[in-house]
This record gives sequence, structure tokens and C-alpha cells, in this order.
Amino acid sequence: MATHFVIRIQAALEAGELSRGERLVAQFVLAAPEEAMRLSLARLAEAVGVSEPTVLRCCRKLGCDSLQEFRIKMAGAEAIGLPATHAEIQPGSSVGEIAARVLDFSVSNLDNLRRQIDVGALERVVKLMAGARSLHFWGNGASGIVARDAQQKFPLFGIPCVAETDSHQILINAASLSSADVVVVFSNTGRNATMKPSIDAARANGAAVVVVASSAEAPLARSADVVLCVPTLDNTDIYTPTISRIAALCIVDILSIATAQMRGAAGALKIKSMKEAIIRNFRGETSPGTEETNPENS
Amino acid sequence: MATHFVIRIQAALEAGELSRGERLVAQFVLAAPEEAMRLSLARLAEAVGVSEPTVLRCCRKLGCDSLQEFRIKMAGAEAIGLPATHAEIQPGSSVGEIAARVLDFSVSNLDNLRRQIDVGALERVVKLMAGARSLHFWGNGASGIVARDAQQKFPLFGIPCVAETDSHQILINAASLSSADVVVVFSNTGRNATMKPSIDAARANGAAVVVVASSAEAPLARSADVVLCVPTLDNTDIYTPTISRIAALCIVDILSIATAQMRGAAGALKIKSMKEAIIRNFRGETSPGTEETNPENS
DNA sequence: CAGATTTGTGTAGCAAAACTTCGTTTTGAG
DNA sequence: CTCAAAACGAAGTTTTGCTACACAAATCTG
Repeated sequence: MATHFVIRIQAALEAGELSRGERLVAQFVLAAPEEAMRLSLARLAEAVGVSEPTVLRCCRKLGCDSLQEFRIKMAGAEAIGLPATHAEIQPGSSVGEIAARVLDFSVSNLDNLRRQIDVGALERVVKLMAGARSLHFWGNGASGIVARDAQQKFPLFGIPCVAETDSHQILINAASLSSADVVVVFSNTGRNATMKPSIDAARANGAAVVVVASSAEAPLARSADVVLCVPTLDNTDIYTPTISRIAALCIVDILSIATAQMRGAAGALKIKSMKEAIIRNFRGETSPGTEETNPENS
Repeated sequence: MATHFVIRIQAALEAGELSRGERLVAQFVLAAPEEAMRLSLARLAEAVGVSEPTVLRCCRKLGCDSLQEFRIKMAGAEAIGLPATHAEIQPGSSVGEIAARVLDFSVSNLDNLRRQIDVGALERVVKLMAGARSLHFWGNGASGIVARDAQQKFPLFGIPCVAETDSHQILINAASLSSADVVVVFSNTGRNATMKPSIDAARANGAAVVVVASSAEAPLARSADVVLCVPTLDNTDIYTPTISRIAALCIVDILSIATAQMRGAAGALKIKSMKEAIIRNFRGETSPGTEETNPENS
């Protein structure tokens, strides 16, 4: 329902939902989207080689009440960019093409995340975090990058935390936890087996464990108190690592802001001063040195 | 020119380019964009409280030939989301609202990067990287995260590299370089003064230095062989750190893919096998263990 | 300050657009 | 081959976008 319009058209084509004439319309639209949304009904029908009612029937089958609605949906899809499935990078592409594809891909994936994000799960995690004494982020590999990023971000909002990216250190960290602590495990695949013992140890100590993974059915999900599913577009195996980091970083941003706000509402921290603190921090105004010496926090 | 349509409208309003009636139209559009792009000319004029020609004149002043064009532009802007300037997170926002804002912000910023990215500079960097014996990524703080990410990504494409995030280690690393090496310095502000001596040392040893910063006029830019400007939207001080990481990570993706491709074209690496290698890697098929034991590379 | 000129706004009309109806053609199962 | 159902298009109806023109307001000029 809330999916990229181009994908919807593609799906309708493949599912055989469309008749011959309607299929011609859909194919034309996919081949020349810019043209399709700017042409008038009569010209579009002529360009496709069908009659006007056929074009309208096609639009209706694609879920648009009117041609206007179709154009609006199409314009939105074009603005976001071709989803990854249609944007594979061909050998021999220029640097400009590669850049366009990577950014189109990133944008459309974040758009996808925006449509599918589970706010309920997010709320449960924020609630846990807001009540925690300290936060612990775990991750290996690229997910380790995300864990470290979280560890850099949360303190800015007044929340002390720890990041561990080494399996042994994670296990040690797990042993030190209590029921006042919350662990966030980043694992894109959700199949990082080395995490399992640490998660179990953490929970045995009473700590709450949140797993951030691309699928709610991942093995690690079963061990968690809350699973935060970060969906990525289908058929994107090659690019998955590219986007999963970015999506996870956005999750970190959301969690940090929301948690800080909830803690602030409880009386400890004012959003206003938090923002000012961040600005000072990133502007380097807190340090007595010149602008040239400010740390690279941003 | 290639800017978010909502920003354009805002700019026209503030610059006083619009007459009284046109201003009413613009304000209505900003207040109710979804309605504005779906209403017919007559109904829109009625809703705003002006005549039809006034609405059309407003559209023309905003750079649209027709009302259709206006609707298409508006739909594109809506699909990408409100740009950061208009999407400040208010205290008391729900988690869902925060998530929507953060993701809208990330999407619109990546869209902005997509519009403004300097392909020429990108090409120069890729050329340097493709000819390098080894790559060295430097960064402190959040930029250190990016450096580490790059260090994880390039080897996947067959390019050995090093990441340093400690100023002292960076200086040591700089002393070890030769003319066959390329350094990429991540510094969002471009004012990380501790980098300066290291950059100078690297260049004294003949290494090429690329600086990735949000502004081409940054102090560090003067010391670099090539500057890669990663623009972020104006008036977004509070969120800048949020987006700069993500934008920089996209740059890393672009550079790694483009560099790998150029190296492959030189005879060393086939894109096809590269892709397969990545899939194997992320699927865990290279390791003899079960799926449960695959490393978290993705 | 009066007149002239520019700028802004709305009314009215028209061509083109979107949409509907209905009859014809095509398709496919028996 | 028969017949029913689905697909399609011609023609007509209604709505829409757009323009020409006239009036009003603001601004400039002598």
C-alpha cells in the first residue's frame, strides 16, 4: 500500500493484473515517466497507441482515482528516484552515473524506511532507554560502526553510554550489567551468532535487550525484549550493506532525540538547552581555543 | 535552480517577489500542500480567496509554466518531505513525529546532495584513488566513524586501506606515506586544526590529500589537493551532525564503487566477480560455518 | 496635487482537457 | 462454432485550465 509507485506498477505488470492495452500504458510509463506525467490524456493515449479510456482504466487499476492522482503519484516517485531494483549500477558507468544511482538508492531506501517504520516498537525502545541508568551498544563489522556512532551521539543528549565492537569485550560487558541497564544490539542480518551468549548473559542479569535488525524473524530477534525492524528494499543484496548502515544511523538519531526528549519531560533536561548545548558543541564555542581548534564532533 | 520547491516558495515569499494575492496563494500552498496540489484551479482560487488568474500568475512567478507543472513540482517536493528548515522538532513531539521528521530531514538532505554534488571533483578523487598503492582515511569524532566505515568498505572492492582516528596516530601515519599513497581527510567543518600538520606532512612526503568537508572555503581545503564538498542545507545547525555523517557515508559508497570500477577497467578486477564477492561476503557463504556464524559485515 | 502610467486583480469566454456512456470488437471456454 | 464475458474505442458531456480584456489600486511625474 505505502510503497514506491514505480514498484507498484512493476508488480501489477508482473502479476498480470493488466489487460493488453493497460500493459502498454504501464510499460510506456515505466519507460518514459517524465513524459507520461506531463502529457495530456489525449497525447498520452496517442503516444501509447491506445484510446483515452484505456489510459484511465490503467490508472484506476494502479490505484489512482483520476489522471491527476496518477500524475501526482508519478511525480512523487520520480522525485524520490528509481528504487534500487531498477537502479543497478552497470559496468562502465561514469562517476556521475554512479553517484546518481547511489544517492537515488539511498533516498528511495530511506523513503521506504519512512513508510514502513514500526512506531510502536520505536516507542517501546524509547521507553526502555528513557528509564535506563546506562546504555550499551553492541555491534560487529559495519554494525560496529553504528554502535560507535550511537555511543558518540547519546552523550550529547546527556545520556551516558558504552559501545563495544569486540565479541570478547561484549561478553565481559554483558556480565557487568544489571536490571537498570539497556543493551542495543545492532545486527543487520540478525544472525550474528556470537552475540547470542552475550544477549543471554545480559538478560540473565536483568538487563533489557533491544535488537536492531533488518528482519523481525531473525534468529537474534527471538532472544530480544524488543526487536526494531529496519526494512530494506527487496532484491538489493548487493547494496544492502550500503543502506543498512545509513538506515541504522537514522534509527540512532530518532532514538537519541526521542529518548532525550522523554528524559527531559521527566524533569531532568530541557530540549532548549540541549539544542543550545549541541550548537555550542558543534560550533566549538565551548572550547576556549579559536574556531580552528574545535574538535570534529560534527 | 535545482533546489527544493518548498524552499523556492519560501524564498519568493521572503524576497517580496510576490504581490498581495500571490502571497496569499503561496502561503496557502505552504500551509496545505497536499490540498493545494489536488484542488482544481477554480477550487484553489476559491480556497485562497483570490481569482483564478492570480493563482496562475503566482505559479508562473514560482517558475512553473502551467498549473500542471506546479502540481508536479509540488508533488515531488512533498514526496521528498519537508526540508530541515521547516521541520524542526518541537518539544512534546511523539516518537512517530520525531521519526518522520528525522527521516524527512535525511531524505531531503540527501536529495539536496544529489542536486549539488560536484561530479568533477568526484572524478578527480576517483582518478587519484584508482592509481594509489594504498588509501588512508583520517577523521576525528563523528568523522572518525566515517573514516572507519571507509576502511571497512574499500577492502571489499579489493583496495587495501588504513583508517586512523587518533590525532597522534594520524601524524605517525602521515610520516610513513609516499607519493604512491592517497589520504582522505574527513572533516565536516573543515576546521579541524589538528589535521593540518598531518596533512602538510603527508604532502611533504608526496602523498595526495583529499579533504571531504561541508564547504569548499574551509581552512583545511587550502591544504588539500582536491576538496570534496558535501553540502548540507542551510539553517540546520542543530541537525548538521546528523546528516553530515550520512552524506559522507554516501560519498564513501560512491568513491568505493567508482574506484573499484576504474581499477577493474584497468584489467585487475571484474565488476561481476566483485559483486559476487560482495554477495558471498554478506551472505556468509565464504566462511565454512553455518549461516548463524557469519560475520556482521552488512 | 492632478494626471499619467504602471501594476495588480477580477470577470467573462473559449478551447482543450478529463471523464462517461455505450456500442463494437476481441477473447476464451465449452 | 457459439456465446458470454471482458476489453476496447468512438462520440458525447462536463469540467478544467487558460487568456483576453476591463477595471481598480498604487506609483510616478510634472
